Amino acid sequence: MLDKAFDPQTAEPRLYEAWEKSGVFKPSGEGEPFTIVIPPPNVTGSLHMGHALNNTLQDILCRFERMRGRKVLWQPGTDHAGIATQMVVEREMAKRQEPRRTEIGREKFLEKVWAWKAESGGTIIGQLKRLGASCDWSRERFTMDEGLSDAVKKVFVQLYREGFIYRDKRLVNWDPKLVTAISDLEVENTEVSGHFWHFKYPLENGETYQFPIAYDESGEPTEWESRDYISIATTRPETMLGDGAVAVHPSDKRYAPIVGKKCLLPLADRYIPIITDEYPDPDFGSGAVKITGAHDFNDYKVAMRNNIKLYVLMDERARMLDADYIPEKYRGLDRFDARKLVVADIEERGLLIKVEDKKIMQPFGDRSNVVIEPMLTDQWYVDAEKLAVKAIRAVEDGKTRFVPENWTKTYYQWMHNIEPWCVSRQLWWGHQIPAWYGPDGHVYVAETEEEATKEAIARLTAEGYSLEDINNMRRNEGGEGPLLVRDEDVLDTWFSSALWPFSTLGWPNATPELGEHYPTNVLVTAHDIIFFWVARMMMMGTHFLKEAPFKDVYIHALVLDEKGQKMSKSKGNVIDPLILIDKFGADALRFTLAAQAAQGRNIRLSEARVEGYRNFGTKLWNAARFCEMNGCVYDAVFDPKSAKETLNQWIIHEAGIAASEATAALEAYRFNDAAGALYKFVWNVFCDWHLELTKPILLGEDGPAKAETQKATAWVLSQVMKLLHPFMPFVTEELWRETARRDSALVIASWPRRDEFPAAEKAAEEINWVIGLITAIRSARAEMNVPAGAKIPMLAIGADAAVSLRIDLYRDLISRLARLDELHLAASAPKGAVQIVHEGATYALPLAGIIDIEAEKARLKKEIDKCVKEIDGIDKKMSNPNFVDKAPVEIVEENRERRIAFVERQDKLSAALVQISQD
RNA sequence: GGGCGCGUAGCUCAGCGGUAGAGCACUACGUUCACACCGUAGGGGUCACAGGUUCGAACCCUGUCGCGCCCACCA
Repeated sequence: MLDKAFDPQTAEPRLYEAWEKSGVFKPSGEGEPFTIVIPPPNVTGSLHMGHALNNTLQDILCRFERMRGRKVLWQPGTDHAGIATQMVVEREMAKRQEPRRTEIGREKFLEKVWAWKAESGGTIIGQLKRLGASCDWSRERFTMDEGLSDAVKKVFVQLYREGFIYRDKRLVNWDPKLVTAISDLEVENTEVSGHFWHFKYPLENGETYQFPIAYDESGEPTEWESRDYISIATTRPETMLGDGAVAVHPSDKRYAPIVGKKCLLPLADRYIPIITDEYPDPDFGSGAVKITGAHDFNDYKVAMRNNIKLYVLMDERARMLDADYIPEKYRGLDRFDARKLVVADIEERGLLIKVEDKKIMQPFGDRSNVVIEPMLTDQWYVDAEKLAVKAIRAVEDGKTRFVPENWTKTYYQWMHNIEPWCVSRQLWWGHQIPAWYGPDGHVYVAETEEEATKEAIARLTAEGYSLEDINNMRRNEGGEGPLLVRDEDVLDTWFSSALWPFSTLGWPNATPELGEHYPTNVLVTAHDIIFFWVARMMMMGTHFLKEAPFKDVYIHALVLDEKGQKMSKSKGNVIDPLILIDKFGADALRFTLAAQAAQGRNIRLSEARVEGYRNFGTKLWNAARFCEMNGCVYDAVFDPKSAKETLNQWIIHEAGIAASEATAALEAYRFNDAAGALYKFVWNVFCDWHLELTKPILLGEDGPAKAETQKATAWVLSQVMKLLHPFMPFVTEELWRETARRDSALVIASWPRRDEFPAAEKAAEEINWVIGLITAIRSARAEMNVPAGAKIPMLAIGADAAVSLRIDLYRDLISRLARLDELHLAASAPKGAVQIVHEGATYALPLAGIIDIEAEKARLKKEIDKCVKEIDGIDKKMSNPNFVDKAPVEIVEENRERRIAFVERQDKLSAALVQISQD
């Protein structure tokens, strides 16, 4: 006997454990493989709403395909998340007032991170299990596992040898707080209010020129002033100390007289040239731009083009350097303090023209949230432009498809404008770059130090060194220490993530998994990591496996709060999925997310919605209880095609429609449509009508009709459990086991196929007639204020043979559900009766003396008005010759039929109105 | 500056050429033996605006207004 309600708190963990133990999440069977690799959550992470949605959708697909007999592998794992994890551990250390990482050294620090990972890294895995994720946990991977690390090394070395990876000194986005380089993608440009300072740079030797200050209509200058300076403007005054030139546009006549001359760089007291370059916009500011090649990406390009010297101003923490070209007073200052001082000093010298308030775009580190400083450093780069070629082609050729399709454009746009990818990070937690430097400064890239050393020895030997010379270069006496020094940097976390679809399957080894499960079927992710991750997996996959890593990329919504705002800790509007799971169960949360996962739209999550779908689960539970109480026991040998009762044929038919809708929707990643179709069927068809309609039979005497109805109802309920299982795995599994004491789990039951549901159009028509009539009677009763509990008689007026037959067949049903105590045929309606028109027949509720005649007249008039409106609309269409000529015949025919039906209805209603008026 | 998307019932959203829909909220009624996490009935919308295409437009096209998001070097 089922309990009064499903208790997710106790049942969910129990059911999950049973699944996991039985090994049903492992790929099995001979079916066509179906593969998804999980977007690996950060080990530092805990489950947020985005994860909940992302993994619910993946789980729905996996469970769906598993039930369809596919050999499903949902490959799980976590990401080492270099910066994030290192930050977390450092914060913990600080909290415990332990020595800093720089004090304990690299090795000790890494031990601590590993220890932390061992202790806390499993949190999110446990949370995914609570959600019901059917991953094959026996295959769980971590991006810093041995195997995955080998893959990283191999990829790095091979890309280096093929010329796709190189080391270069150039301007890079530098995070002065985290003290590392970061990639373009890790920079967030944010608009902030800043200032625009206008400075005078005096010309060398007191030189002057005529600068136009007024123009006529044709744009010719009419007035000039004599200037002994050039005016520049900047949002970052402190960088002026590193200016190497002032640039103007070659077409800018105003500055033509002084191009090629020099001006004084104030404070630094250096002379810098005035040059021309295409970069300055004559219409912006003064038209003259200070060129600080070492601290601005645009200026860097100008400097490179024009051979302008670069002056590096800051150290790794963005403090002014101790360099001879920087005046002493600024050395050691933080860049923002230096800025204040520079402005003050410029003003003091009378060189400050003006200060404007200005909105400026400022780059911030996405992790550290400090202003990013362009810095000239040595870093490792991936030539993304070259790698992108095949990745772009895979999408162009339709090998990989974005769903919804419009993300294709976003992908192309970024891929076509891709910049070199800076992959080195000055961190400790991550994959240390497999590069070693020799005593001669030469770099050796190899998978092992041994190999690199061999190469170095060969190279040095070729240069004429003897073995003894070489051994003397080793880093300790006796010639036994290491010859090479390893690069200290680690790789960008996304470098290893980029290999995820094949590294997790065992690559570079030719494992059976790799052969079977690569390329994967679909990647499920949100749009915010298309560039970070999807694009890079595409590049690595097409390069190393010669095939794109997935057939489909399904881009799902972002989960926002009720007001449509992004959830963030700082805003305090975060809804914790685990709290919702505690409160309503994982099934409710999952169904909510699926039901709202319409393509191309974000999800606004509200608790009320989750509660609503929890209620849906309860509804299902109670439907099952009803079945149980009424002897509807699942019978494995019941054949739906054998059903003789119209009611049973009908519900099987309807279930078939719902099943094919859900199947088609899931195949098209239309999760909301699938969830909606099932919700509607279960609640509004199965529960509201089928179960109600079966009551007279099930509560009646035993007989073949009752026996068949019990089996058919149990069978439909079983199909429902299967269909809902991908969405609500827990409650359905529990019911599956409880209601039939089955030993085989629902999780591996077979997905309902269309051909299992015999179509029954005639039965559907008949039952829909019954439903329509009951609804019409209820509606009239309610409108006429007949007490809900009162049983009243009803007469079918002048019914034809067909209607009479149906009345006979369904008398009990109609009477019960419409609360009638009598239902028979009559030639005409008695006086003062409420008359109902349904599908061309009239029914009378003889309520003379009880009903309000005026109210009844009003009700009939309202109905007639509706008919008139419909008929007018149709007439308007039909009287348009173009419509009859050009519209498809079916449409015209449909309108003609609808008109006939409405006219008939109107006639009957009018007759009723006439009669009641005369009574 | 470029790209993507959105404006449909009080709220959140489906629908994307042929009879305007759902959930929640709201109103009235209901202790019918599965379920009040329920049932029955009901109210509520010039589908942002203006043009165009079409026999026919919420849906396709163009423009306008409003609102998001992403990318971009204006010092």
